[in-house]
Amino acid sequence: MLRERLTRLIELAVTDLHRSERFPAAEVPVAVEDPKSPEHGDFACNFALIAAKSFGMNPRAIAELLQPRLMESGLFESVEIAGPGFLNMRLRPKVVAEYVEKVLALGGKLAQSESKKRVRWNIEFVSVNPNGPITVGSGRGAAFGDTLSRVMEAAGNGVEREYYVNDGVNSEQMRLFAESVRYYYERDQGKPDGTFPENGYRGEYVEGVAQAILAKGLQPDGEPTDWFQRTSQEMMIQRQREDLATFGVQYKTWFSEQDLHNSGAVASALRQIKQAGHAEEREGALYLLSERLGDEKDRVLVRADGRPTYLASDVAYLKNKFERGYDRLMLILGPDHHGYINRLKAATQALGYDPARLEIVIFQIVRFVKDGEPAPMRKRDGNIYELRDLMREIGRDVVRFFYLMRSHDTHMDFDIDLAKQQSEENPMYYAQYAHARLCSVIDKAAEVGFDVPVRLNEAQEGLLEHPKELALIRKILDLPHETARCAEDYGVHRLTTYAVDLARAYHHFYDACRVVQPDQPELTRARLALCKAAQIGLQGVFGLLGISAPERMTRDAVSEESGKV
RNA sequence: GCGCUCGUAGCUCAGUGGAUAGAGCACCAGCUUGCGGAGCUGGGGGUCGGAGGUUCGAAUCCUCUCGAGCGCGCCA
Repeated sequence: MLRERLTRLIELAVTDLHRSERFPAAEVPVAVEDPKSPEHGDFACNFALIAAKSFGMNPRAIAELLQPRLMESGLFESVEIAGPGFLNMRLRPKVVAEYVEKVLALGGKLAQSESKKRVRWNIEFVSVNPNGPITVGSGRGAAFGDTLSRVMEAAGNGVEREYYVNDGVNSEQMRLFAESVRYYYERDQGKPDGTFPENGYRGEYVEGVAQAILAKGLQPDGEPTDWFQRTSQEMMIQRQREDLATFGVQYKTWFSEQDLHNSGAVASALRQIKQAGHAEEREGALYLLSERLGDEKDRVLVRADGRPTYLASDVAYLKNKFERGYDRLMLILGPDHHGYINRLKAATQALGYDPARLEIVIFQIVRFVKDGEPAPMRKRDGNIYELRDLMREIGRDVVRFFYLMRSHDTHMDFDIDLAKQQSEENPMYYAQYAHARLCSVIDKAAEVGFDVPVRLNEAQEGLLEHPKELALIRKILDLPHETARCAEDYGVHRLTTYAVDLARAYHHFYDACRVVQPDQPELTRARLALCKAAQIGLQGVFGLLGISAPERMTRDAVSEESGKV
């Protein structure tokens, strides 16, 4: 908004100077940034420094030509040339205050940004095997994938979230899982003579599946292992859906791997890449010739015994997704999957698609710390640390916020004690408190007869001139810019920083500027409008993060709304 | 051995080639006859792992090196 307006203004001035030949013809991008210190004004531009080389000019000379052009616009109180050639811009308060009304008019659309072109994305994330629950490890991918999806939508793209269900009947792991459930089932039925499968699955949830089968009175029919595999898998998927829904993640599609086999899609995809000369038989097995497409080596697609590998379904799945008409596919994978990037890119190419249309994002490992010690993901009793346990302990909002505080690219420590015991001091509450506080101010105003105005007249806008008021407005206006940046580089963790910064700007404003003052009705109205604008900003960023915007906060209990399970 | 990621304050981490490298937590000292004190103000704290290089300018880019995590299967 404001930032983009200033960028365009400077670009115009530059073009103008090109045309009058006072600048040489050279393309240099214009960027408007936040100055380090408030003494440097509201916005700064380093164009003169960047352009100095390609213009063959002294940076200060460039700045001196731009400075009067900018002043002509009437937007600035001052434009100063500082240091080696920075342009430090201080806006007239009224120029900033006028944006309050624009924010009110935008409402929930504030977070949206104008994208250059609309891209239809398919974003796949979490997709854990249906032989276990959603763990706290996958939780990071869930929070990241969901918020990135929301950001992509806000940036004007079409987004469909997808979950790949690895339910292939040939999966050895799934059979092992089925055998484990079967063991517990038979044990609970009073047949203790069964043997637990080697390397089988243990843990409460496995026994839970067996108990559920028993409790529902379900009877195995046909080949027992097949039956147990089907039945227990359905139960696990159901449980995964529930947990993800509680976490605030809704998928458009749950895609079954087995469907790819049943429908002949796997066979057809393999035929296609064989015909294209990207696969060949070797020692009885079928290989994808991925090495010459950038992978470290060739990969087996069909084993010598005729069973297709996991990669075979992946190839068919990629083909299926592309044929569904998406412009781009995104795959969000855990840190143990970085070896897949090249082979999946190679597979994409073998299918005849541009590998640039496949975006693979790897998030790094998250370590859980409890009592100052790393908490193992699998406890000594064999139980898995589940996302639902973590939500139960500290609430959905805190879980999401903490996952998202760190860049997906960096290894992170998740301090459970801190998130739980010191929750009053944690940054998410700081941000949510700003919203609750603001709601209470608006309520207080209503009690003495002030409604939040929908529009502001010029006189009211003129009253918004306190530095804390102006700083708050500028911070609110940054939201669409933040969204656009996140959609560009996937750095959605910056949204948590932004939420805290916006909350801080509000707390500072609140501290310096009393809102409800019946003896100054116009000022009260102007500030109420600003409160409303701040609310729009906070709700906007909370919406992207997938956390609630509580109107009230109580110390003792975490509210239902904030996701305490 | 090869590949991917990371290394910034006591801890956890931000940081878009740019001005004096920031925040939260922890620690210390203050602020309430006012809209929620889950707030505000101030303070101490740094060899940006190390060494070279590119640049007017490097935490940021390049090379090397040290350290940590993860991955390298006819498993999924």
